[in-house]
Amino acid sequence: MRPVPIETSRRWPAVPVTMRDVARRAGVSVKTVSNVVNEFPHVTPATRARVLAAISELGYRMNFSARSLSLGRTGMITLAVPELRLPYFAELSDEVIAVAAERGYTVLVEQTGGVRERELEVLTSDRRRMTDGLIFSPLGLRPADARSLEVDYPLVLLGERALHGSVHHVAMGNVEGARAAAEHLLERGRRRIAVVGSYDERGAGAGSLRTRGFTEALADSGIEHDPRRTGEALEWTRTTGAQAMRRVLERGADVDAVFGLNDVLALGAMRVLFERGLRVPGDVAVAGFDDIEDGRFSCPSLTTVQPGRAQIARTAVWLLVDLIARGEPAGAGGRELVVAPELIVRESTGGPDGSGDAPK
Amino acid sequence: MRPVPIETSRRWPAVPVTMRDVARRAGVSVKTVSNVVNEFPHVTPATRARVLAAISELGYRMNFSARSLSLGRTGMITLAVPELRLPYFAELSDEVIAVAAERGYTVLVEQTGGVRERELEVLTSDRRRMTDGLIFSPLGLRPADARSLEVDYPLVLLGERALHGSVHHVAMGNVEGARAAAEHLLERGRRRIAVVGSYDERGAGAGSLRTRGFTEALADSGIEHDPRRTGEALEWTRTTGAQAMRRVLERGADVDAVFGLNDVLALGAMRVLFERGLRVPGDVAVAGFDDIEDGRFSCPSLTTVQPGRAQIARTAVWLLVDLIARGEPAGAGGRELVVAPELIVRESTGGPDGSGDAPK
DNA sequence: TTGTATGCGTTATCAC
DNA sequence: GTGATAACGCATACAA
Repeated sequence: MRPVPIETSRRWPAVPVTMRDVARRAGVSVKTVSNVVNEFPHVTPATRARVLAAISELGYRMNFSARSLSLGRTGMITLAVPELRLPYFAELSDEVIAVAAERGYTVLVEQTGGVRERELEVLTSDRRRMTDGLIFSPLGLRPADARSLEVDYPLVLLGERALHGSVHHVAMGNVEGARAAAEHLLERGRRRIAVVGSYDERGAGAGSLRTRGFTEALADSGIEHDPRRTGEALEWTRTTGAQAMRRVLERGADVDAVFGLNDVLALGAMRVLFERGLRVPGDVAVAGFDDIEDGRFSCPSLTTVQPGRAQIARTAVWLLVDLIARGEPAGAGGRELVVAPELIVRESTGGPDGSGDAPK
Repeated sequence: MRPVPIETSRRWPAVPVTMRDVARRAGVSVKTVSNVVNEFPHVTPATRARVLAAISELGYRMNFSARSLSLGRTGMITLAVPELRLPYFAELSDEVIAVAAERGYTVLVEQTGGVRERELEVLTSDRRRMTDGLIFSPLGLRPADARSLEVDYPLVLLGERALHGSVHHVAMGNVEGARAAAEHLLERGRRRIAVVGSYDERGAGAGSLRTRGFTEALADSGIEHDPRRTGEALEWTRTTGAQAMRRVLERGADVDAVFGLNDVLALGAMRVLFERGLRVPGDVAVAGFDDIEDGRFSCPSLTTVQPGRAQIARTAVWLLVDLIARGEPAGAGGRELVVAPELIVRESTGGPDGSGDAPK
């Protein structure tokens, strides 16, 4: 038997109050307590009241581990993203957590750093088993890793399109979005467009798709992208964006516009243009991708592609919750849900009206 | 007995493989399997190998609910923050999750929106019971709520100083940091300093402390803060910062500097100055608080106070893990650990050398 | 070093 | 409507 607790001590854990204790106190059975707690329909108001009284008197709290063990579900899902400090993933996580809460789920966040090995580990780790399912935004995974995604638990992939095998995923319009941004720059009369950001050729990520959309748009206008105008940045941050922009300029490349493969890259690049005294959009127009909050308040504000982040988050959560409810694993023939992107024109490309540097 | 699994079906859940199955397969007892899995020292290499073989053959994965129930610990902690989309909390969460991972813990993230009711709910909700402890960054709580913090589970409070009762917490130097920022602006010769951001008078948050530090610094220089130069913004975002700045300017207040109670407020204010054609720092110097990533790349870059975020995160996690290990609840006499802030001078106040608008 | 028996707190299956 | 009782899968005394 457990040693008798010393009442005067404030040590923790306080003697746990179980359903049995509540049942004893209320003079009912454990099952009845369970019925009350779980709001089962057929309980007499009288007994119900007695049980509730006992619960509050004893300060009873449900033990989730026991409940999970019995139910076979935890009420938690895992969200795996590269890094929370990247605004896009912070905002995405915000929405995933909010929507999950609406659906009664709590979210456990894992950071992979976008590193392939750690992404593979997330898929198979014991920690993953603590939750009912996984929403996964991969970055380092390659098409060759597709088989690793055929796991035996509910899984929804985020943001990528190329990795799809039989895995459910919510994709964004990377190609279309990038194409729209490029076409917009072309319409503004820009012809010497730099690209900031690069990607692992073996990868299957947003990088290759956005680059393709960009390149195709140029090709449609009979323009060939000059590789000297590509600023390499495998990691997509403000810092690497700035470095990439510097390299392009120091290479002596002639540039009248910049397309950042995402917003932080674009903002990093814009910072360098600012340092060099180049006016945006007067001398160089800038566009990004993601529509993060910063871009709405930067000076000048940043033209970008809104990938439908809120929609992606909501869809992913609903899909996953549905898979969990239906007891369906990944690898059982995955749906692809594509969210349409939207170009948002702001000052960094001349504003909606195409005027010059704004505001004066 | 459990029905024989149909090998051809891919439905989930696949028949769960338990320790018993592994034990049977390896020809050992459950206890031995447990020993191997938990890396107990005294296991014969031979049996160990047999067990590991059985595990991989059967694809055995530990059931965490069962383990948690038996152990009385889950290996998870909860992190409750206002909103992940606010860069400060995104970066903080990033670090908390990373440090927790180092210590073998997984982090469950809750968003309170900074709303008092939801903050109180986080403290007592059933969901909280899913984890071993809580790292809590309150925003809406008031001194009157102090008793709600005396919970019977490990709790570490973040960032606030005023709410301390007997609760462990990791505080930042709000007063000192704000004072340093104000003194810096005064040294730069600014005298008509606006404050952007406000706070609930009944609250006990960073707002009142930072405002106090600011006001004290001015008083020390014989300057009284003109309330017409205060831009109210209860919610601290770029949007509200911009609105507050607009109100101050439209009020006709004469301003040569702005202190944002945090960085996003300052950036929102800076955006408005940009729109009005006011030069920063030429016409108006701007300083913030938090040292978020954006401020390092804004144009101009933002002078700010680095509150020691990484240190705060690390300290909080270590403290909480320690409390969990020692089985110590909140309310048992809390330590206060204060992290020292550091002023970081950038272009928005003239740069380290005090020069004018930079770069040209 | 390894096996056996029991408990962890909840839910589910039945009788009553 | 309500009550006894058997899972749920793992850890841990204690025995061997």
